[in-house]
Amino acid sequence: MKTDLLPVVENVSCCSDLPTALSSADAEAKAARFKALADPTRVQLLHLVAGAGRDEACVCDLTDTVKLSQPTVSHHLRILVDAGLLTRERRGTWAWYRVADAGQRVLKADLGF
Amino acid sequence: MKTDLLPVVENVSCCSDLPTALSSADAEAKAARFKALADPTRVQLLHLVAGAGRDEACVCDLTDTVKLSQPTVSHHLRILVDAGLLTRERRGTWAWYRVADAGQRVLKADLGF
DNA sequence: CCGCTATATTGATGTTTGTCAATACAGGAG
DNA sequence: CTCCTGTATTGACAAACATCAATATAGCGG
Repeated sequence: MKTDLLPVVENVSCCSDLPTALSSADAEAKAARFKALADPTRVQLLHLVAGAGRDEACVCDLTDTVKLSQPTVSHHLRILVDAGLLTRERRGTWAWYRVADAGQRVLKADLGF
Repeated sequence: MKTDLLPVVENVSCCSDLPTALSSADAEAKAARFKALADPTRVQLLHLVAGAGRDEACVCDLTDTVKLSQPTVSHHLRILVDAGLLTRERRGTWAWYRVADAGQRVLKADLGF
């Protein structure tokens, strides 16, 4: 019989004991929030809408300020709305954007703002 | 002489008055922070290190848990360290990762965590 | 109805990014 | 010194992304 003074304990890993991992759906949802702000233009847009006069801004002024084409700005705004950081409201010909609750939380979170 | 009952006010834009824009360097710096967490794997890694036993984790265990190749995990950890969210310490053969101050702030910021 | 203007969508293109295989580097054991 | 193991870097490739030009849609004024 073999000696078992040093029984093998199935110690596959080296050392650290880790918590249960996030579900991949969970991790993806959280990453999606960050991804929405992982672009300088979108950071700029959130900043601009947050500081706008009546707490809202329309696309034309944002386009002028960020100096990108109108389709590009529209594209970024859509991403911010889809992420729940902005809301869109159509009044007449113009589309007005406001900071949503999740956006306010970002602005207060001391993560660069 | 022309009547100027409705003087033209150089109203180039339509309506909203916006704050001064962020400098592009500023916007890029802020976006870089978010970009570091704009990936499910990196969200997972921050979660795992934050909940690790002695507040630290080594690469081998993280690699086992996230089920990606070791170079890929190393790559993601580097991004998190470069963003100031994790710190790295080499002790012997192993590399130990801990959550840095900026990482703690993210975890408390209610932005998905 | 027809224009006109503001916004959104589509298609194409160059750049960035996540991933792995292969390789290099670092540190402990013999 | 030489091996062996854990970690980091390099190179390559496919997928995702930011951007714009062109086009489509929406809503107002005539």
